[in-house]
Amino acid sequence: MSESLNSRPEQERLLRKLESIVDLSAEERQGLLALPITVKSLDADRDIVRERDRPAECALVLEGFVCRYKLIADGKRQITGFYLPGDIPDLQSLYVEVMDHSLGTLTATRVALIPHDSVRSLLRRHPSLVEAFWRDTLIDAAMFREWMIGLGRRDAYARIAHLFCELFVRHRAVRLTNGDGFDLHATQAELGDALGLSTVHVNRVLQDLRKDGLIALRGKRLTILEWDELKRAGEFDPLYLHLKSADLAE
Amino acid sequence: MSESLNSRPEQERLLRKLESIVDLSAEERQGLLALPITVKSLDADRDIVRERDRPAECALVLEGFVCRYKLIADGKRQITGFYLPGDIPDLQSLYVEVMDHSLGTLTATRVALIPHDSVRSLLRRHPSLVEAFWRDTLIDAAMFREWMIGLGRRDAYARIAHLFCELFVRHRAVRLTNGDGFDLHATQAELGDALGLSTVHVNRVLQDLRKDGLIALRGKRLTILEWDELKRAGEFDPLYLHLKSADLAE
DNA sequence: CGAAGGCTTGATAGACCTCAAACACAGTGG
DNA sequence: CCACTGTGTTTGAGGTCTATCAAGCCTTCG
Repeated sequence: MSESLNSRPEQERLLRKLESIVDLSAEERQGLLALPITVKSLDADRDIVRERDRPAECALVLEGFVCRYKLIADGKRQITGFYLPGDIPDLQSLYVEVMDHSLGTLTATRVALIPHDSVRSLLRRHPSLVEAFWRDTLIDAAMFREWMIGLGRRDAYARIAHLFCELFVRHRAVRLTNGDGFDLHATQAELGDALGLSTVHVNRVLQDLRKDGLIALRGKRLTILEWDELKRAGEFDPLYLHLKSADLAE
Repeated sequence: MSESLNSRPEQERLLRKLESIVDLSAEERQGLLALPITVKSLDADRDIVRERDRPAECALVLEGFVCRYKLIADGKRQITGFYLPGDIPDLQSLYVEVMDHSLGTLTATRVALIPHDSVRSLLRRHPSLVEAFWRDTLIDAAMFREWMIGLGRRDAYARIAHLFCELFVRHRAVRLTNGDGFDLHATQAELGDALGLSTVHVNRVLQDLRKDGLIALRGKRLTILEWDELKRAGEFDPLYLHLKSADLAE
């Protein structure tokens, strides 16, 4: 289930992601490639870390689809973020010891575990990398804020449209789209948990989006039929993703 | 309107705040106290920075009450955070050049502007301070997540209760409470913008909270009458604020 | 004292929820 | 190869929380 190794292909996922938000020097790239990792495979619907854990390592997503979530009293849950290959969703655990939420897989997933110590020593040796990692957590925060706008002030139609726009752009930034579509690895119940909606309502609004010809959704495959319309419907402005312009090309 | 100086009382607000979330060494404290600042006074309802600005300095709140917000198409706005004296709400501008939202004052406010260059050079001279500042932005993100839970999954009653709990604990951490109350410098409309509710509904639920004897609210003065009940109503668990235990004392 | 902003109240409407059941589809096992 | 099961999707029918609209009221302040 777990193999220890130091193979570059794994770390390259991280490079691709980081290079979508910052420029990396040759030495920085070197340092990142040399990070020691332990690869771990998980089934769908497993926790990677749980609320109140004190992890001693970060999880780099290699394959699969991961979410950040929190359960509340009456069994409801709120998903606060989706993460793709290249993301390190618990990078914050480097400087905030206790988890105040959980990370879980939505599909079968491979993660690369990177010891905190290794990251810290990497940052000590390459202080300029602090910028890259810090910036990554700041962009994560920007996504939270943007989701808050949706949860607080947008109706279901706009919320869903916005989420699809965000996911499309993020998938494209790490080369995970094909053409004008990508694989949506979330059930309607999971979309509801992310958008603060019931499964039933997600289903109905999804049908509206299809009826209006903005998207096609067959199985897991989500195709964007009318990008401009979808952007308008979701009031989507990718500024908050702070991608390097090359990765924003439309 | 603007005076340049280097007087310690101003920076001490920052120390008090940072020391509620990290331990600082003597040298770190020295470095922080030496930060050059420009004090600026603003009336209520003024912007400190606006969406799409590229600030070259950070704003440390000295006095007053500040919010982070974003406007959307139909004139609605969502407030994504409240900030108190000691907070640096736009610290993220250090590593994310373009503002994707605005910061505005809710009351007359004094801020200390700190040039990015000064902060960067301070961090270069005291790399250990990276932890303090980074951690501050991470806790900001944790607050966004917690607000998302409310917006997505809690009803109005719980949302308001939760917000009051958070504000109380944060005010107390920087010694801004008196007894079991503090000054709530937000109108009901502003609370609504933060909680994703209409002004009318905020008003009604506020009356419920009073009728149930959880709080008293006369003018700006908010008094918490039943802390345990209020916490329960808002499902408030201060873990996400990641305060040092001393500042959590209940 | 008048104006302005904020608070409060009433009435109506709508977006979204809950409950409940049927349907679709993929994987399992005999 | 075909029932069988489980998960996910879809549909229908109420019900409720919260929004909107529209006034009236109160307090502060010039």
